[in-house]
Amino acid sequence: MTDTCVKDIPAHLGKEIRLKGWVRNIRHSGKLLFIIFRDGSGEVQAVAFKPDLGDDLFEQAKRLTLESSLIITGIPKQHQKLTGSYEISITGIEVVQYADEYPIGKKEHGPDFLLSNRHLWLRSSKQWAILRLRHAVYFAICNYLNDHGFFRFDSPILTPNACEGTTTLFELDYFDEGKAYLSQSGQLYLETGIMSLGRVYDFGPVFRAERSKTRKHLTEFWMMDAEAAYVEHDENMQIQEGLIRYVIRTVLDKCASELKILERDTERLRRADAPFKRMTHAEAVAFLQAKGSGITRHGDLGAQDEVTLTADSDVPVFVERWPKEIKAFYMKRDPANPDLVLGNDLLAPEGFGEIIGGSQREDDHDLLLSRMKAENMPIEPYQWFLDLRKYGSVPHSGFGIGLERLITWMSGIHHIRETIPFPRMIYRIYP
RNA sequence: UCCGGAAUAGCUCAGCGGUAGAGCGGGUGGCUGUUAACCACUAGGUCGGGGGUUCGAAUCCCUCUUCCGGAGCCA
Repeated sequence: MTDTCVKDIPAHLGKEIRLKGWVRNIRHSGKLLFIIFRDGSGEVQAVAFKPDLGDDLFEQAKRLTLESSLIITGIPKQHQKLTGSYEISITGIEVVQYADEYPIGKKEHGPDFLLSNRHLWLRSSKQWAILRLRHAVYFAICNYLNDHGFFRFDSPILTPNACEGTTTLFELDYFDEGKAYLSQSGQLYLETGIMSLGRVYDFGPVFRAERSKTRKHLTEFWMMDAEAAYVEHDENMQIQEGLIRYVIRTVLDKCASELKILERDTERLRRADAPFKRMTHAEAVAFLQAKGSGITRHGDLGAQDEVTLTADSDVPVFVERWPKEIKAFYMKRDPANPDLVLGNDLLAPEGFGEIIGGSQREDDHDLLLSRMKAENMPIEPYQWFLDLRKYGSVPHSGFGIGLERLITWMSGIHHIRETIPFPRMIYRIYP
């Protein structure tokens, strides 16, 4: 007898194996009993026939409840009814624990109930698929960056100041040093890293205390920030495009069964792996105004604008060269037009919205200082950041990816809250 | 923060002025191929809290609480 797991069943057909896992569902009809068994690697139907198993074991098995933990031995064979799938003929059952009445039933539940039971909801097949997709997306991003000369550079989560002045921060007391804040982005710290390592990235939780209440927002989410020395605006966008297209290919290649569970239209994903569209902010505004949007020449894109811009596009859309008033202080001015900055957003198709924000950074000390003063920023806390422009300043660029936004798009699910094990939202911190 | 909506059995919902309902889940029994299995029986409720209108309120009105959807902000 061999210990194995569900995903490796095809290698053991006809030979007795042992599997350790849980009951997803159970049905019985007199002398026959069907257990939908799962073990983390996948799920399989296990069948027990009373005369074969014996009365005692069969009665033990009949008492199994949803999510009971158990170890089964049995012989895997072709499924009697479903071609191409397998089932286990049970030869033995060891109940590890009879589960109490499981709160999550077989019928539909509302989001509030499911989120209150998130610790259990994570076991259901759709959530299982999303968690595995998250794993694939996370490591695809890391692999691509590792292969393109980027070094992991972990920026701090406890910070003395905001990286971007306007948004709201989670504040806490920091011993005798006054207030500290949970990081909104490691970007400014990453800029120090490139002066040592050339190309760097971080990947960790960031925090936004905005009272956002939409399906695209979390108060705690995972962001990958990348930064590269001697990379300018155009090359910055090329890196972003290469990375996203690599993630698409990886997901299609490694997560076929997960995407099927999620009922994702994989053809739409496949078509997104092609050269991305590019337009300037001014072009986007003209296009949107022609479509009836109320956006102004110096305005930011609204939620509907993002949908309109990508509605007819198979591929993600870059919007670049933004009015400086609506973008962060550290973005480099456009040499061709001092009213603009060399920033870009990347909008996912199918209405999934912004997944990347990036820019070339202002590398001139005096221009950066004047931008900070114009925005009434305190200078002293950012002296270290200004120092970077005094000691060997170079042109450099970077971008940040919202991991959960990217997963939402890849998986095609409706709400971002399902893309992270324990979503933190304005009205939810349990469990 | 603003604009909508919702709250009835453990869960998902119906009932919208006249005796509180269904499906799932639970319990008991039946069934040798089930696919959110099925069939029979059964237990389960201060209709979110408070106040009002009415002969009579789950139902109409006010208020509070909680949640959902959207906007803005952003990834």
